[in-house]
Amino acid sequence: MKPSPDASGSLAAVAVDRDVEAAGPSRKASAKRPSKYRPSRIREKNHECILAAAEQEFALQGFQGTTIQKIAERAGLPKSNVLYYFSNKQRIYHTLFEDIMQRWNNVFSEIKPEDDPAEALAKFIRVKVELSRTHPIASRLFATEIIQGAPFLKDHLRTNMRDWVRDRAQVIQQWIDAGRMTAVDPVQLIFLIWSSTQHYADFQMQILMVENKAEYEQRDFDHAADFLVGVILRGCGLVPPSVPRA
Amino acid sequence: MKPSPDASGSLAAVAVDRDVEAAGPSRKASAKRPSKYRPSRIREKNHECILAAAEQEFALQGFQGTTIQKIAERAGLPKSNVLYYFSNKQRIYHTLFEDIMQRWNNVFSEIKPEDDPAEALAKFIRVKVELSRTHPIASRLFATEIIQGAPFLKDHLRTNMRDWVRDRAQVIQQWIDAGRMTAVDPVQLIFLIWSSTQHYADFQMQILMVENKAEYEQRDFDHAADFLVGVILRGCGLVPPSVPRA
DNA sequence: GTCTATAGTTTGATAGAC
DNA sequence: GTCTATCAAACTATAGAC
Repeated sequence: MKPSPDASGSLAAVAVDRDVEAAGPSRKASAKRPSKYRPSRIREKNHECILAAAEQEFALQGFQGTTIQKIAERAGLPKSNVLYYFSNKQRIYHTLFEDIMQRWNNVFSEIKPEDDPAEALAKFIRVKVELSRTHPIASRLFATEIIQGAPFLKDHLRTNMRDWVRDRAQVIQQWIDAGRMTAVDPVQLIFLIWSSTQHYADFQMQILMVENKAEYEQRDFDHAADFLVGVILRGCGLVPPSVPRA
Repeated sequence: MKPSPDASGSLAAVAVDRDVEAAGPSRKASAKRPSKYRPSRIREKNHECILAAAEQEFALQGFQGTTIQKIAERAGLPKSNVLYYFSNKQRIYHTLFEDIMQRWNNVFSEIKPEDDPAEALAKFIRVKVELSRTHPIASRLFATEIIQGAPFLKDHLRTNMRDWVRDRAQVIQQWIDAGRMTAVDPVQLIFLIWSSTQHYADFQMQILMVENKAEYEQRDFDHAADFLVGVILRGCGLVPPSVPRA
């Protein structure tokens, strides 16, 4: 869990240079070889391609259903190269979730008892909807993992995520105790926000088919976020901030 | 889509006698052979076992990730027997969804413009939560299919389910037009109820880990349903029916 | 660093003995 | 109706040529 120096917002780019411990110590030799372009560039690029391809395949077929062959084809590489960068299938899967959970943690800022409940919850909902829009595949990958019983993420759920929920729930409870919002179960409220926002990524196909659309656009996500902020904040006894409605 | 005479509430029992067209016309001969116990009994029982086992496996691993071998092991039958009852893997998968969609249709009654909005929505939420409690595996199987892009259910989504949503949304819109509830997007409201209720089946593992519980019990589902009814009805400007709260 | 060849399993599905 | 034997194909992973 070393902090990696990623300033990129790209999906796969975050995960570069995670599997280099097997490559040996010769890393600073790049300046000594002018004829070759830096090999780490190729390495990074292939890393990216493989992880992006793997994310799609794993999200579509699950862990067991995904073959290294398919990942290689989608990445445009020979199958052997995939196994050169990642020693086996599990390692690819693990690397993906390290990145996803790290990004997840980075996105969600703290909430404090002195914050305005309406503002804080609205921001939480909007950030989650935005995450569904920008990283739908990661969301589906996470969902598949949980549906299948979280064989790889169980530990993370019962440690990091439990603490995360407990902290937020405590703040919400303080808002309730201070009479600043309706008394609702804070943990259930977090579940409600999770489920309703993730739905736009995980069940996108159902939404598209039912709404008879080819793809979900920015304005559709904005509309969904406005709806959710309105209903949930009203459901918590919080006056929603002025929401433009057609 | 022939209506089958099932009065059973069991998961797999609904699907019995779906694959018999390959068995030949000799069905009423049971009375003529007193020495043998009726063969259709064995057939039914094995059908049930295979479908129940397949539901678990497909929900856990997806279509590609599931092997006939695993289904057979869980059903306690040799692999060849599974392929005797169902000619191939796709046929098992299709049969499961025929049953699931049929049960889904049977459970959800119509809503009418003259109904009370609060009562109707509360009932809808509670029925869906109850479905998550009684049929979690079917819910996860459905979720997996949608997440993977609904390769088998796409047609159903864009016909039956689209009509279903359109009808309900129209009624909700009439409630809004009559000033009986807050103006919210009816289709989004249906999505919200779907996602928030299914969450208790699909993401059960996450909920259990976060709440530090071994299993979700009846009272937990009741609590979740109470919470959802409270927040969503309040979010729609409907006074919730008196909900007992600890 | 890249890629071919292949070992060693496991898969979906079939044929046929009982 | 049940089950053993088996096939061709596809899979993960490794060894080693270039």
